[in-house]
Amino acid sequence: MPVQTNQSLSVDCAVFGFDGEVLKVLLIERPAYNALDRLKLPGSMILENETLPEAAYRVLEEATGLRKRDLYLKQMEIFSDPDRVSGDELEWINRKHGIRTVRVVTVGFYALLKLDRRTTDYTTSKGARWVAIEAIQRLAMDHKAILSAALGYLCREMQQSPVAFELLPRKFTIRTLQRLFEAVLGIEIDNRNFRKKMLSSGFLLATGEKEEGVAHKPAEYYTFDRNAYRRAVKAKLRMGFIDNWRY
Amino acid sequence: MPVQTNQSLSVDCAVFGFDGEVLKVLLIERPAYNALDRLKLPGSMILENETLPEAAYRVLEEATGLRKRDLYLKQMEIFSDPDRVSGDELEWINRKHGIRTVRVVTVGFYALLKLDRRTTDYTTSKGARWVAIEAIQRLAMDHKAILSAALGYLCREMQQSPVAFELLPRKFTIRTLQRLFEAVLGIEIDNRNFRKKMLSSGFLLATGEKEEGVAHKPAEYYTFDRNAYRRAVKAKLRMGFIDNWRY
DNA sequence: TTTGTTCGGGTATATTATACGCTAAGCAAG
DNA sequence: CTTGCTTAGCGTATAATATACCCGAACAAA
Repeated sequence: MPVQTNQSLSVDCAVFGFDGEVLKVLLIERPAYNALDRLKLPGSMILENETLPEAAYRVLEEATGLRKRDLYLKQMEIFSDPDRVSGDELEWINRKHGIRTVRVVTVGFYALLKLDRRTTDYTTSKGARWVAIEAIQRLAMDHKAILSAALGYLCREMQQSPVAFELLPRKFTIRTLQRLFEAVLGIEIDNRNFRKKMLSSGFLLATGEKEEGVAHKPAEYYTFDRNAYRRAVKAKLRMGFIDNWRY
Repeated sequence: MPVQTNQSLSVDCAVFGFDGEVLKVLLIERPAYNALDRLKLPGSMILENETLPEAAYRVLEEATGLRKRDLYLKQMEIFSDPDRVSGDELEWINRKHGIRTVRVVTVGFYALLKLDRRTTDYTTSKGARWVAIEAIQRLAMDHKAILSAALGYLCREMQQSPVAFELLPRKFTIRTLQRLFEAVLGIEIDNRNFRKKMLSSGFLLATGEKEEGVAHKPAEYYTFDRNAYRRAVKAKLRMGFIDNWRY
């Protein structure tokens, strides 16, 4: 079996956002397609002289209007099943780009961003939709598998680094932070212990501002102190990691 | 800038082994090359109808004689700098395979295996060498960067799942296990606490056998109880993860 | 004023991390 | 055979942390 060279490389991005209640993902609608294959993840072939992360950032800027500094982007795995794109979908791609590729290997990325008014408006104006994770049935090609993988990565990474804050606005309440953890990890957390834990970490800065117009005791807004976090990380490498083993 | 299709995909594997003292990695020697570029990671272009993991397993079987079930293989990142292979190296590849590729994107894998007599003999008979991590100066192309990334992954993964046992023979002493952790993580660990921690995890099974011919009190051999591990994992998802955040 | 909500300070207890003392068991050197 | 060196493996003490849960405070809505 010969070495293969007439193949294409693409990137596909699972873009996550959090609206304060549920986790959402950005999907592109292809009007020409029937309901089953209509929705896909934002993605693109790579261009000449472009690395994969560059391609991913390009896709994300097109879809959201956000530039590199406003996005958290991570490479995850590569999807290389020789038949992952074939038949109609392969023809679609070849026609669209005027090429004759026989195989498309894709690299999955996941991205986190702060869902605000402007971002939402931009994406909808581009024909993209924010869909709650729970509501997603089926996606084009193997994009459902890519999304599942991304969710797994997000889950794991939220337990290992403070990426949660990439999904929250600059100022947030501890309740919102907790909701985010509960939504992503699918667990319930005691609010008092969560607060204690978060505050004792020393990474949260009280702003002095409070919620307004809420039907309960207003909560204080906090910001994430990235520098304090970095300082703290250096200090510790504990044996406790054995407790966190997963397969 | 047009979409690119005349490119190649390859896999490169950082294969780790542990001899009881130091961490080693498997390197291929290219006799025709001068000292600086002589050593490289085992790797290959992908073939038609082959996924990337399949390609990696093929490379590993060629290099070590070990089959899938005796290897621990994990995909890590993708190296896609447009110029990561160029000039002489690109010509070398084109000549070798009779192709005309303009760009080689590679997927880095890392593999763990149990270093024993047979494996060592096989690899050396194939012109490959096990080199201590500490002793590696420079590798061909960007393979040093790939190796560094692999080491990072190994470090992180050893703190999150019991992959350490993939590097040890079926029966091992707790001291050896500790040495492995110390070698990979670059830290010193108190032997009494390490033992306590490991045994209390319930994943180690005492075999009843003991070391022989050692110049100190002989240690007992243990095996890793994978089933006990799996059972334990399900039980817990603690909030402690916040302590383990890294960037 | 009452009700429903979340905030956020607190306590009490079990679990775990970490430091370190000490004896046992082997080999080697004198 | 004794002394020394090394690692095994048991133990204890203390600090740190997780976890469960109490309860008054603060707001809006009814």
